[in-house]
Amino acid sequence: MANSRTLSDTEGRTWRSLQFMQLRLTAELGRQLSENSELSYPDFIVLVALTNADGRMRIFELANHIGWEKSRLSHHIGRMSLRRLVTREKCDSDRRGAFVVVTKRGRKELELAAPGHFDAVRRLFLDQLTPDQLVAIRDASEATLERLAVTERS
Amino acid sequence: MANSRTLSDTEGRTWRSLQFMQLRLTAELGRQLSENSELSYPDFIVLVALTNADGRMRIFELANHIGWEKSRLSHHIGRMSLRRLVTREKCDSDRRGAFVVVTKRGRKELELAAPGHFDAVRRLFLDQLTPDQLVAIRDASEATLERLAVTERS
DNA sequence: TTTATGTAGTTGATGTTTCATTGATTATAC
DNA sequence: GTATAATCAATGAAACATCAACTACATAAA
Repeated sequence: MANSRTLSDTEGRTWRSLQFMQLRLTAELGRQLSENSELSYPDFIVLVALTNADGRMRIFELANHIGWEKSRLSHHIGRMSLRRLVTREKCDSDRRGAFVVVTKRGRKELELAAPGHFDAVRRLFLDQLTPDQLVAIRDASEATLERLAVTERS
Repeated sequence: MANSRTLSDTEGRTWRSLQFMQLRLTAELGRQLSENSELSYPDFIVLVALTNADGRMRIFELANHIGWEKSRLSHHIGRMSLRRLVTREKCDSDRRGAFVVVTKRGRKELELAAPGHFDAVRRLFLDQLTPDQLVAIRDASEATLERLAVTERS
């Protein structure tokens, strides 16, 4: 076994359904957000992270927290700034650095968008699953993240 | 409970780690493909689906199979055609339609890329997980897909 | 201190994905 | 049989993401 040309039936089915689910679910959540708010899914991710940190964060910390490359975040902050959802601020203690800060408008849009989004996450995902499945998914995700971290360090 | 402003701790941790894992894993698999072959991850997905179907498929069927919007696929096929990985062909039985067909070059690139990719999927993901976790993930994904399908029909 | 190395963040170019619209054809309803 | 609706696919514009290069500052070593 372990034919490296393909995956086995079981492996393949699991892998494929996870990928497919992720693709569809993310698409649906993005669509749901766009229909019911001014925020895209990426906007939403940024704003949630920021408001969970008192509304301001160093850019590199935010990037690490949400798993984005710094360039992607920088560009996205640029676009969000134009729409007055966030602003940039200088950092005194490290003059290379900068903060992103949620604006009043950013908070408001997030508050309008959040209930619908989290309801959709429950309705489409969480509510479908047994407690065992939830635990399995969490453990599996964390194990994979640990594996990825090891890979990156070497 | 069921506060719709946010997710509970357990819910949130599960949801967040799954999202984060997916982001990182996909990024790493994409990087791995780009380093070791001429194919991007999306290229790879298209070519796998095509070669599993005798090398040719109607465009809308391919889109459904891999879960892409047809517009995305159309653009992607355009770019892949320029690189001679696939070609388009007319469809006689339905004159609105078209086929995508893998070229010889497309098959060759896929054969070169596949072993490294599937090895990485095993090494980074499948091999980390217990059989129970694999089953749970598969069942959960399929349940969510079913839920999504219901949502779309209504 | 000078020099080297690393880190934070931005930028521009390029590549990709989404969204809304359109043309062409096929399927359904009247 | 014609009008109506639905489907297949392509397109252009805009939003988004990636990559390589670069500035500016910080840290460590010589």
